[in-house]
Amino acid sequence: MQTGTPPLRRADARHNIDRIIAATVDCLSRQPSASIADIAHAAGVGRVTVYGHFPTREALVEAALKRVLADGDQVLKGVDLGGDPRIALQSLIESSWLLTAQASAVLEAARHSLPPGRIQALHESSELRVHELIRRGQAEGVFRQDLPAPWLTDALHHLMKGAAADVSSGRLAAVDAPRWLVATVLAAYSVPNG
Amino acid sequence: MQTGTPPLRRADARHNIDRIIAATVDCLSRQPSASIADIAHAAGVGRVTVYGHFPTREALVEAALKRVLADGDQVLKGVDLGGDPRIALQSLIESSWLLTAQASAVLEAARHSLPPGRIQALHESSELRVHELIRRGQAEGVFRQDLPAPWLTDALHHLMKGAAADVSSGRLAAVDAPRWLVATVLAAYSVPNG
DNA sequence: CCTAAGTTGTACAAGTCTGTTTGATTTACA
DNA sequence: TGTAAATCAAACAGACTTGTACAACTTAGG
Repeated sequence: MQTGTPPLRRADARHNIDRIIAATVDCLSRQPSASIADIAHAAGVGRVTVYGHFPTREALVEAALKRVLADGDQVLKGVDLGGDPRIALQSLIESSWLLTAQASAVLEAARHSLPPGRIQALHESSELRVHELIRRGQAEGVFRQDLPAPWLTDALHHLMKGAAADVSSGRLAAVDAPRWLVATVLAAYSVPNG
Repeated sequence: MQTGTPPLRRADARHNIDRIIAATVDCLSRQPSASIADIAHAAGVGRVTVYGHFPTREALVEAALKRVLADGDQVLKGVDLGGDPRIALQSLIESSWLLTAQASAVLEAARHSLPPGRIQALHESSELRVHELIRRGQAEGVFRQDLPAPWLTDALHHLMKGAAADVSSGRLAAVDAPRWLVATVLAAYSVPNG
């Protein structure tokens, strides 16, 4: 290995790329059909600048998806998923509900402009940790076993996504969301006492 | 009153209007940005015919929204919401989860092309019955009271909508959906045993 | 300070969507 | 059977979006 080629792009370019991706995540999670012009405006750059860094809309969406999934991975990596599955689930929800909801929104936006295989590949690794926690909880008898783990996973996502939507629309205060989510999900996961 | 003016439209026209509205509900609930051409094709009529009955996209979307909400009302009206709130909730979910999810999808599609007030007005009456059932369940101590009724209502909708999405994407079998929904929601609504 | 990298506005081509018009054709229904 | 109603394909105008090209400008960084 050489000592490394000098950075391929200038500092301001890298900075702008960052802002563009962030703006893309932001815009797409609010409106899946946001135009490049909207995104460029939100990023505070010209529309042509966007095309200077991302040859096509597809590439931009994929970059945004990678970013938001990477952020999710980063957060998940910092959460202790050991110990009591209920405590772990609570930590997981509290630390990632908003980001996960955002990721879901971007993922849905990407579904219309990216090949399905490409999406699934990026999304799967992120999903694995949650799925594993749920299965462990089931194995330990802490979470109900009368419903399959994939459904429990999906239900969790639907609720987080819905809560984020409620916050966006003003029907739910952002400070209440994690608490109610945890209470709802933990109850939904508990073994039926019958 | 006179014996009534003759029907304003010919029989085939009324029939086509019906098919167009049905196709609109169907298309919009699968893709919120479906074009008039898509809808016309799905309805088996020419694009111009659609404009012959609905002057603008807005009018068409509103008609579809009214239709799907009216259908929901019709179904809800046939459900016995008395007795044990848990039984009532189960009946409600089993009989309306798919239609409610469809209505939510159309409602989301409408959100981008209809004034927000117009939507809320049509949507509210339908929502009232469910909300009332939940509050009764809380008052009787059957449903948890540590979470506000509006959130419980929203959570129910999020889960039904999510289940419908899962069925659409093939991650969930349609026959399993109502059973798992009921099990999940009833658990989520149950009073914490701590 | 100088140069190349980066940004910008404008303009363009091609595509899609909405909504309208026209004229020919088919069909309900009296 | 006859007529008004309804449908249809084709073509149009206007708006919007994607992606490309270009020339002028600003700025990073050696």
